[in-house]
Amino acid sequence: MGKYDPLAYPAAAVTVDLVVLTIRQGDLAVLLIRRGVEPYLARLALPGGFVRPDESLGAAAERELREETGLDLGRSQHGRGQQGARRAEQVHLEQLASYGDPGRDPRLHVVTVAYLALAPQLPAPQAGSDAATASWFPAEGLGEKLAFDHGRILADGLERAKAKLEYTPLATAFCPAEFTVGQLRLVYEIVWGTTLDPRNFHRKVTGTRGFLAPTGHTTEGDRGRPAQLYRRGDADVLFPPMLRSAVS
Amino acid sequence: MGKYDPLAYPAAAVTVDLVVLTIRQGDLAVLLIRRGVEPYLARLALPGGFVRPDESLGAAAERELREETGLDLGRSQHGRGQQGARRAEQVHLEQLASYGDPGRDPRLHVVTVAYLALAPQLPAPQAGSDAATASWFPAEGLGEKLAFDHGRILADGLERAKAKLEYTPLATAFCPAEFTVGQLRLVYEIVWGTTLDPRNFHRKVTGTRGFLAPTGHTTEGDRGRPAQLYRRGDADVLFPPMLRSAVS
DNA sequence: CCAAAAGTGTTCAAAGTACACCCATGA
DNA sequence: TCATGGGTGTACTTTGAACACTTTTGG
Repeated sequence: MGKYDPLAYPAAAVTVDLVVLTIRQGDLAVLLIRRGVEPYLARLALPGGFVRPDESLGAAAERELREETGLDLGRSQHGRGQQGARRAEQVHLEQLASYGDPGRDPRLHVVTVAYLALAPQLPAPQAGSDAATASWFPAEGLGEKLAFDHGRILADGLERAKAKLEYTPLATAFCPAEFTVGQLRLVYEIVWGTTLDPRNFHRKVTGTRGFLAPTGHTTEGDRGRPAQLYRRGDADVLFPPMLRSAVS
Repeated sequence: MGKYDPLAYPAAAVTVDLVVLTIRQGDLAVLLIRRGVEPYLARLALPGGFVRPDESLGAAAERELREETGLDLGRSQHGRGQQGARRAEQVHLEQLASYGDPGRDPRLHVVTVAYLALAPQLPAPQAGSDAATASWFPAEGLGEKLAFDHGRILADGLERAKAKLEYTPLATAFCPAEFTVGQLRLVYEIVWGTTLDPRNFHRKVTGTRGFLAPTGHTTEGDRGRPAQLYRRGDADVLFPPMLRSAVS
């Protein structure tokens, strides 16, 4: 940082791309758009867009998330009222990684900062703005169908999500504000693609300090015995962690 | 990615910054440079530099690492011979995170992709190129002495390193190619700032599949009983993981 | 009644913890 | 000889895994 004049140095374009995951119909789903312009016309891609000047990376990711899904994290006010934007405090958004291979965009050198978002089940994406062509697809097995290097980014996002279920209470981000132990177990089973013993799972999550906070409410009207409803607790890491069984 | 003309869109400058950690004199140390230009003239900062056009992020990080430390990962050939560059296959380099708050550089919008490097004990940084002013500092307790947002980046790097010692064989990156169980234990103790029971540590690391590969060699000339020498094994994750005891 | 999901108890195996003890070298 | 670090054995505790069993609802 002394050899080059920064103001003269060839700059790159910076974008954010979102890996938005949710659970729909018993399956892990990712939000994709059908591209309407070259390159990769008509191919599926992760939603995303350019980072504006005077906008932080996180703010850009929040803005794209709002534009694509109507979800508002409720943290930052950008001056404008949030007409029609649903609040969803429990949506989780974190930075995933950055990708900047030359040639990943044939037009110019684009460095993209990928973000991972986990959300409870959402209605079909709202029409309007960029989201008109966005919809949900099964997250696994998309192979190389995605534009740019988005297949790689999606794979990294899935891996991150699977890993963080082990040692953080992140699975709750896929659940509504109040949820049962059974719903939570389903999240683990779907994301990990395994089955878990309901009895041991129950004991484990209710016994891990800070994972769950009882609400005192119970479900009613389902079949089977009514279940306790919980909210997410205040822990950021789980100890001891949940385990994807040693022998996979 | 349809609302803006990418070729016209205001671009940002992209840099890589390195958090290079090693162990020196029983302490965790980070490589810092004394800035010779404004802004933050004469302040300490992480080494780094601009990503060149047609260069991937990882390649830029490797290049900066080579320029600052003389270490060559030996993976990528950039056409030029590596005159004088020491090979160090066991140096570890991974992407850490990206930082792009507006105003983090007062000159223009700079997005930096931080990388984390772990290296065995190195001689004092070699003179030449950018590294003339680079030297090692104790990694903890630098507080807000660093330029830009580098204090935050360093903190994130330390946290990543501490966490990855738990579930990966990364501690071996701080050791020479062949090392003893005692040396490895010292790495854990220094990075975590704890003490570990030598007997149980020995049993644990030698019993974890893929962590260590025996060489058949032993140390000699030290005081105490000669120790077996090991190389890093072939596992990428440790199961079961090493534990920073539940009660810190 | 039965089916289904919630939740508890019990038993066994695996892993972590504490620490006594022996081994092989240098001084 | 002692000091020093390497390495093993063993007893105890904690955690996980398997699964029998009870509870509470809907049909």
